[in-house]
Amino acid sequence: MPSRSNGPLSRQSFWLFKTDPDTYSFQDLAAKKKGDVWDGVKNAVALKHLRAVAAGDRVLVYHTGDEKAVVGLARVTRSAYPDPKGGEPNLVVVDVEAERPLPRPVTLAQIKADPRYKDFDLVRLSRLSVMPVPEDLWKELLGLAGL
DNA sequence: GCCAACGTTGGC
DNA sequence: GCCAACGTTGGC
Repeated sequence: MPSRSNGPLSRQSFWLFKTDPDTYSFQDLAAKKKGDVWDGVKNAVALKHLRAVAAGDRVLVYHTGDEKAVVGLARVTRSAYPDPKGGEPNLVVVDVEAERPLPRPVTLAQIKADPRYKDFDLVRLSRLSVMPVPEDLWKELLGLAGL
């Protein structure tokens, strides 16, 4: 397994985290001035991704349910660590803080309509809640979002 | 170890 | 409200 330092030379990775806004929204995260713990991830594939999330990485936050849109930008402030709530020992969490809401949320419909995203996990694996975002798609998404 | 039945997530 | 696409469970 490749290791990664948290030094200034380490390169940030890009992720998309899903959340049900009725349970925990981007606005809820933004209200936490010191950031918050991103927990509740239980799916094996999502956990595998989450274990690779490191401090300094950037995160797009996606709202499921009625919204179905990428709504916010966040930054990881603490790399994956064991869920402090205990529970199953394989569970991990990360700490994140909101950076800013997207000037223009990017909807799932928009993303699905663009063939460039056909292999993106958000389109391919609708139930996956933590996924990497390839750098080219990341830049494209930020552009669509008005950033 | 296989797989049928069941549960969950999230889009439609 | 339904269902597709998973994941999990438990009987064998």
